[in-house]
Amino acid sequence: MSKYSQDIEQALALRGTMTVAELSDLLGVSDQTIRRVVRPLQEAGRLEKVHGAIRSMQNPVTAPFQTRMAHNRAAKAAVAERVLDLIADGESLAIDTGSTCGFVAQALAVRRRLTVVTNSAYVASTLAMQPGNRVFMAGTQLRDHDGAAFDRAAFATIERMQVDTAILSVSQAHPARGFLVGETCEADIAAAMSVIAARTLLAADHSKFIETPARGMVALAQFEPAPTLICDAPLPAAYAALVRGMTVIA
Amino acid sequence: MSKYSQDIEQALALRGTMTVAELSDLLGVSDQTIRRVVRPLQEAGRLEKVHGAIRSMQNPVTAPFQTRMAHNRAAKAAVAERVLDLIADGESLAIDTGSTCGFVAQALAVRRRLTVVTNSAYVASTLAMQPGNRVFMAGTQLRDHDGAAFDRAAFATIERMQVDTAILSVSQAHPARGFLVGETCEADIAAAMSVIAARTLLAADHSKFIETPARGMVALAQFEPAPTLICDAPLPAAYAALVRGMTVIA
DNA sequence: GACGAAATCAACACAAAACAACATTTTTTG
DNA sequence: CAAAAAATGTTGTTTTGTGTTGATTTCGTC
Repeated sequence: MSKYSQDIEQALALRGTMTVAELSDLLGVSDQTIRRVVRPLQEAGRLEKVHGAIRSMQNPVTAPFQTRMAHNRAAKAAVAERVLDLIADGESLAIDTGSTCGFVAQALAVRRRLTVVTNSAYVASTLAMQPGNRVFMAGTQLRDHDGAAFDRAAFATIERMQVDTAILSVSQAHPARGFLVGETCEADIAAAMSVIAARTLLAADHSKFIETPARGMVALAQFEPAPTLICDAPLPAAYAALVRGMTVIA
Repeated sequence: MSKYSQDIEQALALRGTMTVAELSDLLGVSDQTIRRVVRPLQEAGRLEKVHGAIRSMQNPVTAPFQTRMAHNRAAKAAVAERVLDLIADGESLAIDTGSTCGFVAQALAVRRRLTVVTNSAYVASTLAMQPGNRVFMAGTQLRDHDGAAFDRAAFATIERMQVDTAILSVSQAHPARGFLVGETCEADIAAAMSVIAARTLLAADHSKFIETPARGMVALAQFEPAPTLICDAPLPAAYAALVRGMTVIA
C-alpha cells in the first residue's frame, strides 16, 4: 500500500486503461515507481496488467459528482477551511450544490446548532447527521448526477426562509463576464439564496480562474450587497476589476 | 486521545491523505509528535498509515452515515445483497429511512434507470449520484440524527407516486406485536409507501429478532398484500405464526 | 525467423521518512 | 512550592522508497 496506490486506482477507474508512462506523468514520478506500486495491486487482484497497459478491474463508472469531489481536492479543502473560519456556531446558512460546497459541508461538521437550507441532497445528508443542526432540503426532484434539486418546490422552500449567510459555488470565473455556472437553473438558485441572505460568500478555488473562453455558461446575477470571495490562492491580476468592491480572502 | 487527534482526523477527512510534515506544519508541532498521536489512531483503525502518507479510512464521501451504520455491518450488508437480487434495472422503488436501507441504497448502485422516492436524504443522495436514475426526495425538514423527513410535504410527495416495490426497514420484530419501529411517524411513512407499491419488502437482519420485550415502540400496520421478509439468517421458531402468509427469504 | 522499438526488469546510489533514545519543557499533584 | 509525571522537541540511526542506468523481454513488422 503506497501513497500513490489510491491515486492510481482512482485514475484507472476513470479511464479504464492507462499506460505506465501516462501514470508516471500524471503523478510526477518515474515509470519504475509506477511499476513498483502497481505490482502489489495487481497481485491483490485490484487491477490487471498487460504489456503496455494497466487496466482497472473495478467497475469503471464512478459517478461524476464523486469524480469532481476527488478532483483538485487539496484546493477545495483549502477553500472549505477558509469558509469555515467565517461561520460561527448557531448561524443559519443557505448552501447551493457544487463540489466545493460538498467540502464546505464536511468542514462545517465541527460547527453546532446550524440552520441550513440547501438544494443538494449530499449537503443535506452530510449536515443533517450532526445532532443539533436543523436542515431543510429544498426541492423534490433530484438531478441525476449530483443529487441537486431545481424544481419549483426548491425555490418555494428557499424563499420562505431568511438566513445569515449564503454559501455559493461557481464553475468558472471570467474577467469580463463575471462568475459563471453551467446551467440557468443553478444561477436562479444562487440568486434566490443570495436574496434571503444577509451576506453572500462565493467559494472558488484557483482552478476556476483559468482564462479559457467560457462557452455556453451562465453568469450569476450581480449580488447586493457585494459578496465575499473565498479562494485558496491570490487571484490573477486580470480579475482585479471584477472583484472591485468585494471582500477577497485568498 | 490527544488534544490533536481530533484536528488530525478532521484535516484528513477533508483532504483524504496528508504527509506527516504537512500535519506537523498545520498544527505547529514536531513531526515526531504527529507520529505519536497518529499511532493509536491507526491502531484503532481510524486512519491508515503508509510510508510517506497518512490516509483517512473513512471514505470522505460517505463518512457520516457509515459511522452510524457500522453497527452489525455484515448482517445488514447481507440483507442488502438479498434485496438487490429482487430488484431489476428500470424498476421504481419507495425506500424508507433506517440504516439497513442505507446499505440497500449502496447495493442498488449497480442497478440502472431506477425511479426512487425516499424520505431519507442519505438514500436520495446515494442513488441520485448514479447517472440514469430518477430520484425524488420526499419532505423538506430533516430530522437531525439521520437526515430523514417526516413532514407533510413528505407524505404529499409519496402519495402522488406509484411504484413497483416498497423497501421498508424495521427496528425490531416481536412474535406477538409484529414489526416495530421507534416512532409513529416512521410507521406512517412505511404505511404510505406500502400503499403506493405493488409489493412490499421488509428488510430486517437477524439481530432484530431478539425476544426482549419491546418498550415504547410502534407496530407497523398490516400490509396488503402480504409483504416479503428478507433476513440474513433463518428465523427463530417463535416467529412462525407472525410470518404466516408472507414470503420469507433468509 | 530476424530486426527495431517500446516496455519491463534488475541493481545500485541517493534521498526521504520513520524510528529510538535522550534532553527539555510543560503540566499535574501532593 | 517542589517533586513527579506527562508531553514535546532534538539528535542520530535505521529503514523504506525513488530515480538512474543498463540489461532483458515483448511485440509488431518485414
